Amino acid sequence: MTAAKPPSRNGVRASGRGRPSKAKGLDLKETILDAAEGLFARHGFHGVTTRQVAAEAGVDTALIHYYFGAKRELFDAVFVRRAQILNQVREASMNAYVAAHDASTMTVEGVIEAFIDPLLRISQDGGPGWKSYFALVAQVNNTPAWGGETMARFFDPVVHQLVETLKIVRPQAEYRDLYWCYQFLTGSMMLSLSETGRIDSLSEGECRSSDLEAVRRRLFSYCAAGFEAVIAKAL
Amino acid sequence: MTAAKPPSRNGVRASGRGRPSKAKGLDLKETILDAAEGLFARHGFHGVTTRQVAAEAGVDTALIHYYFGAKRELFDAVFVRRAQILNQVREASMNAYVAAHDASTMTVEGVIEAFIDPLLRISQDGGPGWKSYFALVAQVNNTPAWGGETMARFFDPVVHQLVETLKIVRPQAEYRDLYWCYQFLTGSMMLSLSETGRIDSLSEGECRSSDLEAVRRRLFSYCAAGFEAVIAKAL
DNA sequence: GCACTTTTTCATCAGGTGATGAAAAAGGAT
DNA sequence: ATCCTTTTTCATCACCTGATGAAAAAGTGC
Repeated sequence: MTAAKPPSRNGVRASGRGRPSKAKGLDLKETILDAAEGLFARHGFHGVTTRQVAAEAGVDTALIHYYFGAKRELFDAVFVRRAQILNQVREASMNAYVAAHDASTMTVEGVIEAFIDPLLRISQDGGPGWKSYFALVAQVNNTPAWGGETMARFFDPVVHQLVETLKIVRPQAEYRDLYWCYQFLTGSMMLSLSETGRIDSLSEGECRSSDLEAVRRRLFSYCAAGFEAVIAKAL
Repeated sequence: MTAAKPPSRNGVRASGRGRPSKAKGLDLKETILDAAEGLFARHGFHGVTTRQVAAEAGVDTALIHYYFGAKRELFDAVFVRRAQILNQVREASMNAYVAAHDASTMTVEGVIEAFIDPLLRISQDGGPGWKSYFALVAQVNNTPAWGGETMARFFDPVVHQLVETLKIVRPQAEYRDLYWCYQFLTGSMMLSLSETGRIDSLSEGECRSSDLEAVRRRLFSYCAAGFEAVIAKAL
C-alpha cells in the first residue's frame, strides 16, 4: 500500500482536493462485494481466490487490494455489510413486539417469531444477495477455528436481547436453559436459511429448501414448543 | 500413479506375493487419517494443505498420495471411516428401541433419543477423534457446494429409518412435516456436537460447549416437543 | 544370499497464490 | 489547458500448491 493511498477504508473521504468522487468507484466496490459474497458463500473463505472474485466482478485483481487490502479484510467487509442491516431489522422487530404487548399478552412463540421472521422476510424479499449471505453466515457459524469470535463480535447483542425478552415472558426460566435453547434454535434457523438442498433430495421432492414459507409455518412453533419443554422440565 | 501400485484402495490386499504386510503401513495410514481429520475439522477442506497433513502426521508428503491418491480422496477417506461406524451404531440403537417397545409404549421422545444419543455417547466416550469428526460433519452439512450430496450419500438411510420409526408412533403425521422437523433437529444437533465454543462466550460461562451432558438433558425434550407441536398444528 | 513386493524418501514440475510498485487513465477544479 | 487527486491497469515477485516419477529402503518367502 505505497502507490496511492486507498480511500481511507472506513468510508469517510480523505477530502484532499478531489470531490467526494462520483460514486462510480462505490458502485464497483459493491460489485466486488457482491461477487465475493456469492463465491465465499458457495466455497468458503479458503475455497475462493482473489482472482476468481476479480473475474466474477469483471475487475482487475489489483483493484480488490486497492479497495479492501488483504483477502481476509475483503471477507470481513462482506460479512459486516449485511450484518449491520440485519441487526437493525431484528432489533426493531423485537422492540416492536415488546411495544405492542404487555407482559400478560406476550408469548414465547411471539418473541421467537419476532426474532426469526425478519431473517426469513429479508431472505425472501430483500434481493438475491441475502440467500448467499445466510449461507455464508451458516458456514461461519459452524467454523471452529474463527467462527465463534466472528459470530460473537457481530451478533451477540441481538441474542442477548432475545434472551432478556424471553425472561420477561418466563421470568422463572434459568439463563442456562435459555442459552442452550438458543443454540438449538440458531442451528435449525441457520441450516434452513442456508438452503443447502439437502432436504430436497432427502424428502424426494416433498420439501424444497427454497420454500421459506414452509419453514415459517413450522419453525416458530417448533422452537417455541422446544423452549417451553426445556423450561418446564427444569422447574 | 505409475511407480508402484498403491495397495488397492478398497482395503483388500492385492495378495501378489508379499504377505498381508505387518500392519506397520496400516498404522501409518490411520495416523495420516487422524492428522487430516483434525486439520480438516478445524480449517475445512480448502483451508488445509497436503503438506500440513504430512507434517502433522510426521510423514512425507508423497506418502499421502501413495496411500490415498488425490487430496479429495483423502478427505473422503476421513469422512467415510467414521461414517460407517456411526451408521451401524445408530441403526442398532433405533432397532433396539423398536424391539424393546410395542407401538403403544413408543414415544416421539424415545425415538429421537435413540437417534441422537449414540452420537453424544460416542463423542463423550469414543476417543478424541470423534469431536473433530463431528465438527467436520457439521461443516460439510453447511457447505452448499457439495455438502448436500456428501451427506446424502452417507446418511440418508439412517434418516429414513428415523422418519419411518416416527411414522409408527404418529401414523397421522405427514412426511412433509417429519422431514422439516428432521432438518431442524439436525441443525441443532450438529451445532451442539461440533463444540464451536460460541455458547461459552455468549452465555458468559453459564454454558460450556463441551458439556454434552447438558445437551443430553435438554435436546431430546426440546426436539420431541418441537415435533409434537408441528405435527399437532398440521392436523 | 537372493529375488520380489511393498513402503518410504527425494527431487522436482507446472501452475496457481496473495500481494505490490509503477505506470497509465479518468475525473474535477480553477 | 493544467494541475492535482483518485481510480484502474499491467507486469511481476516470492512463495506455495497438488501431484508425480524414479530411486532408495524395508519387508518377506525361499
